[in-house]
Amino acid sequence: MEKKRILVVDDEPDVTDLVAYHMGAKGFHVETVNDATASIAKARNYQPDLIILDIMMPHLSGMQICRILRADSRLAKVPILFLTAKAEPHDRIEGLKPGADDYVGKPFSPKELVLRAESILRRVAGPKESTSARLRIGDILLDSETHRVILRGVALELTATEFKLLRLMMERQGRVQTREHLLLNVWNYSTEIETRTVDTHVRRLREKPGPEARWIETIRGVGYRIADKKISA
Amino acid sequence: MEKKRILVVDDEPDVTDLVAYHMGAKGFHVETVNDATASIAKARNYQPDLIILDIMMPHLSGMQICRILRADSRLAKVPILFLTAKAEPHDRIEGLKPGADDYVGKPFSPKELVLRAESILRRVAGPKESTSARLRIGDILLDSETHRVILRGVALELTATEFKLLRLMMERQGRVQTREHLLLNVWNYSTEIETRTVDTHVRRLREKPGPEARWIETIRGVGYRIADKKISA
DNA sequence: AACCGGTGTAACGCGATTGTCACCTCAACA
DNA sequence: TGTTGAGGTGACAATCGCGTTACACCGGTT
Repeated sequence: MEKKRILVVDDEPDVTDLVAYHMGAKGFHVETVNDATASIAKARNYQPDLIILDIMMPHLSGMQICRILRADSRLAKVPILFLTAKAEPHDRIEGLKPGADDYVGKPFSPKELVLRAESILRRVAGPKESTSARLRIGDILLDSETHRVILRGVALELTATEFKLLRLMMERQGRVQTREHLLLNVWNYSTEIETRTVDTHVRRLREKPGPEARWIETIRGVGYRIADKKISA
Repeated sequence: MEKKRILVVDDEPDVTDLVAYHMGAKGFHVETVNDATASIAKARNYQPDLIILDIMMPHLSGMQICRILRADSRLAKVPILFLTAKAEPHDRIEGLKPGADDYVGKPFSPKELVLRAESILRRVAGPKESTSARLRIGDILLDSETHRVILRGVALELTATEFKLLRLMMERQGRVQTREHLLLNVWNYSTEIETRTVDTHVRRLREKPGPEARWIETIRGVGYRIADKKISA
């Protein structure tokens, strides 16, 4: 895979440097614009694979830039990763969905940012994983389209988070999922989420089918795994 | 599925390019005419699956082209997607209804245009799920031609929006519909429409049959779904 | 003008969901 | 068999999502 190009649009030199430093270290080619108004032109001839955009800039709203980018035929498909203030009202973040592919709330850890960026690039680049709508392991059946889960013929009522958690584990059938990995994919790797939260949700999942149904195994010191009866070593 | 053909009729090179770029990237085969008068001939031997037509052209009205196309036996059934100015008088937009399958108001986002075009092609091309104007789920009966809905033998009086909403959900029987998806297909993906509007309309739908008829299910944190009693593995 | 049906939006409130903590259990190991 | 730390469990407050109500607007009709 050739080197990925990332364009950072942010007027805070700190953030800009931080991104450049970390992503650069990870093998990305990073360019930076701290003048918001110049960002469009820059983007146009740089043709980045990803744009990291701060929506909290003093003069020109990142939101506006986003719209302009989206309206530009040559840039419309470039994924955008937003940097937002944590205090941002929830609905505003929702509101930027049409343009944004993901967002990271400030303050963020470099690690988080890098992970998210990589995740986006992976997703956009290769839709190789045909995550079929239907998954099945043993007597567990999960249908993403209807959002239904059936275990031993009994329908389970799962919340949104529980559903995502279970689906992730089923997609990686048999393999052990570390808490970190679960946090990264189910939650948006909000750095503020404790890893123990995963435990709680696993517990809630476990008790759904009623007692004495040990379908999610604990791998002590590592993580969790969906029990696959067929593999008995 | 073989490659879909799209014909763009517009005298503005900008728009033309934009469409070509995006749709082309999406795997469509796009041809373009910027001379309105030549469009009919072009259309006739190109035999496109979809025509995107600007009704705001200086010399020849897109409306006239539309009528001519409709009158041509070999093109009459080709769906037409109009590009209209946002400021367009309301009655004019209404006036083109008979010929148009959909329209997008300028300025539009590329994303919007592509989505609408795909939506049309999907609707026209893939009548895999009973194109028939009649849909039935459980004891709900919907007839697109007569524009009637009957639930448990009782006729429901639905407004236009309610009808479209219900039909979309019935077409996607069982599958969960996110608010975004509903907005996209029922409303004209006017980005200005709030997602909560969907809630309100779902509510209005719900109360039509009278109390205690939970036929539309809520999937918390995801969207809505028409109850389909059968749980099949 | 007054009215009215249809539609989109804002505000409020309640219950479900969720993240976190404190405490408990138990497996692993010496 | 005692120690230790990872993981289970129950409880709690904050938050979110959604139902619900009320209201403003817009076109069409009277």
